[in-house]
Amino acid sequence: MFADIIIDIQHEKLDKIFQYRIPESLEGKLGPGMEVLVPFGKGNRQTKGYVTGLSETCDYDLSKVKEVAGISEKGVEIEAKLIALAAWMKENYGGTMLQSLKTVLPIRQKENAKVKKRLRLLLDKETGKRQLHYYLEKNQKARARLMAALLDDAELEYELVTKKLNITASVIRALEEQGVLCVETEQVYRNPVKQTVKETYKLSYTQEQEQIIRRFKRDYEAGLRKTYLIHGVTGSGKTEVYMEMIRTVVDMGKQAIVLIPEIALTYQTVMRFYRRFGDRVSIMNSRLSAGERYDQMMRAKDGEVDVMIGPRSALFTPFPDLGLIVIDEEHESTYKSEQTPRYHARETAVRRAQAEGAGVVLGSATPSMEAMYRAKKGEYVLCQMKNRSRMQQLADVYTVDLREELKSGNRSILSRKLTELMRDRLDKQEQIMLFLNRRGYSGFLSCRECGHVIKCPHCNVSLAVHRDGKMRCHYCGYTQPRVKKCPECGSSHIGEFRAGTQQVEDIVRDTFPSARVLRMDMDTTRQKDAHEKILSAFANEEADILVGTQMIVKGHDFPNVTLVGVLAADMSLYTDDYRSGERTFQLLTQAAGRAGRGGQKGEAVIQTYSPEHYAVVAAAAQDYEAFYEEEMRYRELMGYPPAENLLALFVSCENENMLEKGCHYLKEYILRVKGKRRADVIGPASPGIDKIKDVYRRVIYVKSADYDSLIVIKDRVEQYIEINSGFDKMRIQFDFNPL
DNA sequence: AGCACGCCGACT
DNA sequence: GTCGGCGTGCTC
Repeated sequence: MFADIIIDIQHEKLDKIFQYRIPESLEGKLGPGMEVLVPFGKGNRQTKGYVTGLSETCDYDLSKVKEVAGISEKGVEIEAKLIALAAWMKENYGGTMLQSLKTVLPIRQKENAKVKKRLRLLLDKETGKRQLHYYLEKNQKARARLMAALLDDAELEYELVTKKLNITASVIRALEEQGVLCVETEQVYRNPVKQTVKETYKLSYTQEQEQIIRRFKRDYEAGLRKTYLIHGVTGSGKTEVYMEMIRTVVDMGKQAIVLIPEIALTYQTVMRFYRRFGDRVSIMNSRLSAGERYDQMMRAKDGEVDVMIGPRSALFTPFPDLGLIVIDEEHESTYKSEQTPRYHARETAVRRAQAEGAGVVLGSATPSMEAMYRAKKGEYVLCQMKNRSRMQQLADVYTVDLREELKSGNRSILSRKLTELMRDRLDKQEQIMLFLNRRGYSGFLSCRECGHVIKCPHCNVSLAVHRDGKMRCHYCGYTQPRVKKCPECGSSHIGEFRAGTQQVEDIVRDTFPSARVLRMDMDTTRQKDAHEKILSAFANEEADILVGTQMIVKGHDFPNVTLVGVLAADMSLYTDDYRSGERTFQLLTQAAGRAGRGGQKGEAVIQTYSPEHYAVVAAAAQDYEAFYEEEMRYRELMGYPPAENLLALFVSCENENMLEKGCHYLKEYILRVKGKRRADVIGPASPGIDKIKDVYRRVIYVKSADYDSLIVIKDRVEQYIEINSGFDKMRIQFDFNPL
């Protein structure tokens, strides 16, 4: 028997699997995830490693294979669990074991090398100079170079020395032995959490909050571990519920992970957790350096922390006795990884929780179709919170038909209704947010008179306009020439929908010259902290109107905002993927939720060319149920997730010809593997951008109701690719239920 | 990362 | 010729 082992040394070149023979004494005792000691390198130094798998055969030159020395005793538990999770991720999302391990284990991420290493000169200036002369005399160039640098600055960063000064490790080692310098590893164990006094919090919950908390406690104390989906309208107080649940778990000596989309990680949220859990809370965010993040992970492992708050990657916090995973704003797309393995944090959290005996809580005002589907099937426990907690009322929502506006001669981006309400708010000195929805925008064609959108006849997603004047479907590859007239009403007022925040700002300034306007989009937030500055300026009521893209509808509360205008709801409605309806509903609901968070009742205006579209109708009525039913019918009809499952194969290659051929073979092979299984193979088609930096890209979709069939297909294709050298020049990535 | 190998200039 | 510095390449 042989064991696949990764060596616990932090270096890129060692980021691969080594095989070792298992001695008889260890036969049957080794398993994936175990920490072992192995002889490594020329000197056979004892090195730590992790077992990633076992195999009967060995691909490597048998005479060079060494034996596993023994099992390392300490710290096995947590890593074993995480490695098992990595194995599951590899199986479910594709990619190599190594890629999975790297996402799961905090240890050997490449940036980890940046854990600051420094060189310090041990000699005084005088002896140093003499030493430098000695090196120059002996023509020891590398040593002289390093010595000169050290005389300039007695402390140098290791990276700088090796990269910029071109000095190798052997030179540094030689000088270290001579007692000229020493290598220091800075183990800053900084705790970014400042000690805060625990505030006495008042325990007054609404009936709905109370009910959910009680249900959870009852289950948990009875040893039941379930997944709960909290569907709570904006402002219903989900965070308080999470905190109470976490309290329950922490009081039992367990730990909790809270996942939050990066943008929502505001100062206010963080402070609430600090106040409740004091310095037993740790926060991870993108500002933390790799080294600091690693420290956080180690603190968690050593039991110094009970609650870890952070983005997707915080899911892999090595807690010794995990009790609960909370995923806030569960529908957010940031929970899906963009790199292989393209895992989804929700599914992976459920899996980890199941393996470690923990519970899961998902929360959202607009749950994803996937989560609600599972909840309806009884896999998740559904909890509803229909009322806002502080006696606030939901906003009134009006829909404005932009086709009507055009007919009555109003060509402005601001409808008459919206203008009228804006004037009213400006008079009352209340604030307004204008939201231009252009997320996922990719040049669809629509009719200004009847609102008709040109769609693919086979896939029911909008066709994308390409520069070559043709229109394409990014799912099946269907192509047709660009239309000049609306096929529905014959109008020639048909074109790409284009409008920027800049134009909106200009128009608003024109219409309301006395109003103070702030704009927030990619242009104005390019500078560091610009984002925060604009939002806090608006919160301090330094402006009356905030114009922006979707970034303004997330997170922050502005109590004085009583009017929200969505300028063109359609922009996300007709992007070229099957989730556009869901995304639009979520954005519109969130936007409407921004109005009236203070004392006064709010209003929202949704401007659209498709007022009859169910996503718009349901959002205006703030009726999630209605939307879900309708959307689910569409997904079932078309076989899109979550009704069925979708496996995407992204194939890229520098040679377009070779790519076409490769895709053809892949499709043929998939059809053969599929056999009698019920699955559809679609494509190959061009994804949104079909060529990046001269690398051509294609995508093949496999659709099936049965997830396991897709996994079988993925496994077989992975083998097929490995065996056939023809695919060597191609990059093939798998993505299950892509976003 | 750490170790050995081998090239190449310097010195006996 | 030999010695030793220094870059290179490999590690199951």
